[in-house]
Amino acid sequence: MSDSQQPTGTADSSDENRLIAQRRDKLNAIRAQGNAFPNSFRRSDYAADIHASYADKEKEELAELAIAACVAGRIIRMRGPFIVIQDMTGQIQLYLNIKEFPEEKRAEIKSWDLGDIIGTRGHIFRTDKGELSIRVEEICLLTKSLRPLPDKHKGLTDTEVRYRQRYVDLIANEDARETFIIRSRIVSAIRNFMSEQRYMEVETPMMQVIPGGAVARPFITHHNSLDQDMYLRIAPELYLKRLVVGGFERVYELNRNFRNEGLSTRHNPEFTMLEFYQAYADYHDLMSLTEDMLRRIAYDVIGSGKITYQEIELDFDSPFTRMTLLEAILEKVDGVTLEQLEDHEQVSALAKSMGIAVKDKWGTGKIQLEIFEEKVEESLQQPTFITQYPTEVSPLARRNDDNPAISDRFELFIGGREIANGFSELNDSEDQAQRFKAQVAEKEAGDDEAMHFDQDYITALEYGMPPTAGEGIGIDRLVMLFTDSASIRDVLLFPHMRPVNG
RNA sequence: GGGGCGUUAGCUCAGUCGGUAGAGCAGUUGGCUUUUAACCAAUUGGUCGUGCGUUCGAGUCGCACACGCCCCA
Repeated sequence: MSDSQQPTGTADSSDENRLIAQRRDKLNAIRAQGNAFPNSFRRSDYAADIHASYADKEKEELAELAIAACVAGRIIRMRGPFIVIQDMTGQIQLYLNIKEFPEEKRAEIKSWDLGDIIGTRGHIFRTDKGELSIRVEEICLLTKSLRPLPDKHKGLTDTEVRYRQRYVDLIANEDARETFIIRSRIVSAIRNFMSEQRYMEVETPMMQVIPGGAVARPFITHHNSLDQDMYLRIAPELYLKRLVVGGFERVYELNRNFRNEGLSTRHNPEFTMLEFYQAYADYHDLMSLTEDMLRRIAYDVIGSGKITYQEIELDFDSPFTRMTLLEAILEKVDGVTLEQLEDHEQVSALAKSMGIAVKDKWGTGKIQLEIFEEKVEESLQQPTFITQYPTEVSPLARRNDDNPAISDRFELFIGGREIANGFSELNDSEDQAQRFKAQVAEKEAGDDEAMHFDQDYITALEYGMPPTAGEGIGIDRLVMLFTDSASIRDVLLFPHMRPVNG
C-alpha cells in the first residue's frame, strides 16, 4: 500500500523516450572519439550580417568575389544537401555536398540531428534558386542536442510549455524572439531618452523594512542574522524622493517591483517599473515628457508613430488627449451630471446602481474613481491623460492650490489600460505626516494594503525637498502595446507559474 | 474564490453512437543531392493529465484532483 506513495522514477528519467535515447547513444559515440563538448571554435560572421551585406549581389558576382565566412548556430532544418542554422541574429543556409567529405566524416554528419549546434567555414554563394548560402568546406559539431525540437513548421503552441520552458519557445518561435528583442530595444530607448534629459539612473533597496510608495500588499521575507522581517519593495518612490532631497534633482530607476496580488493577463507578482523624479517641475511638465518619451520609443522601436494593438490603431503622433477625471466620466457615461458626481449621497447611489459595492468609509472622491474605473477606463484606447484625481486616493500627491480635494496628479491610459501614474509631489512634511497617520488608521481598521508611517521619510522632507514631480510607467504593459501581446506573460521571459508538482 | 474551455506519439492535431489508438512533421533504414514546408520507398513510436466510479467493455459517460488558458469577483 505504501508503495503507491513512492515516486516511480526520477523526474530526469521519467520523460526519457526513444528519441532521447537514440541521441544519447550518439553522444556516447562522440565521447568515445574524444572531446564531445569542444570550445575552441570561433566564429567571425553572423547570419543577419551576411544577408545584409550581400543581399544585392548576384550569383556570378559572389562567385568572383569568393568571400569566406565562418558561422555557428543551431541546426533548425535539413533538406537534402542543405542545412539551415540559426544564430542570435537569424538564419543562414549551408550547402554541404556530403560526397565531398571522407567516409568517416560522412558518417558523423549523417548522425547529426535537428537541434545540434555546429560551427562551419566556407564561402558565400547564391544557389540556383537564389538563396544566399555558405558552401561548406569545414564543419564540426560543437554541442549535441539530446532533446527533439518542436514541429519545424508549426513551432511550439502549448502556452504552458512556452512559459515553463521559454528556451524551447525561443528556439522554435520567431515571434517570441521578436517580442523580447523589442522589449530590450524599448528599455534601451528609455535609458537613452532619460540620459539625454540629464536624468541619472540609480538603484535603491528592493528589500525594505517599511514597504512604501504605493497602495499594495507586499511579500514578506526574513533576514536571519538581524532576525528581522523585511518586505520586497512595492515601489521605490520614497527612496527616490530621498535622493531628490539629497540633491540628485533628476533620478530614475528602471527595475522590478513586487506585489502580493493575484495573477492575470495584466498582473505578474514581479513586474518592471520605470520610476522617475524631477525637481522644479510639475505634473504638466511630466505629461509633456511622457508624450515625448513614448513617441520616441515608437519611432526608435517600431519606426512609426502609429502602432496596432489588438486590431486597433494607436496614434502616438497626435497630441495626447487630456481631460479631468470628472470630464471623462461626464463624456463617457450617458445621463450623468456634474451635480450628481459632486454630491456624496447622489454619487453613492449612482455607483450602487452600476453594481459597485460602495463601502461606508469611502469618500466622494473614492466613489468617483470607482465609477471611472468601472465605466470609463476600458474605453480609453488612444493615449489619454486623465488629471485631477481626488486627494483622498492620492496619499503621496500634492494638493491642488485652488481645490484641496483634488491632487495635481494624472494617469495615462492607452489601449484601455493604465500605463503611467504621475503627480506633483507632496513636499510639505507636515501634510505628509498627517496623510501617513490617516493611512495607519486605515491599516489598523483592517486594510492590509494601507501604508506604513515612514518617519525617516518625514525627516528627509523636513530637510526640504524642492518642488518636484514624479511618475511611474509600467514597462511590461508598455511592451505589451508595442509587441501586440494580449497577456503580460507573453512579454515576461519567465512568467510566474504554479509549480507542476504541488 | 466562482464559471467556461482544454490536457491523446517528441511536436502540431484528428478520434463518429461507448466496441482492437490515427494523420502530418520529427525519428530509423535505403535512394537522390543547388533544395525552399525538398523529394521517393519502407518503417518504429501510445500509462489517451492523475485517481475513483458506471458498464460485459471507457480516449469517449459521471465525480474528484492537478496543471493551463479565458472570463468574472
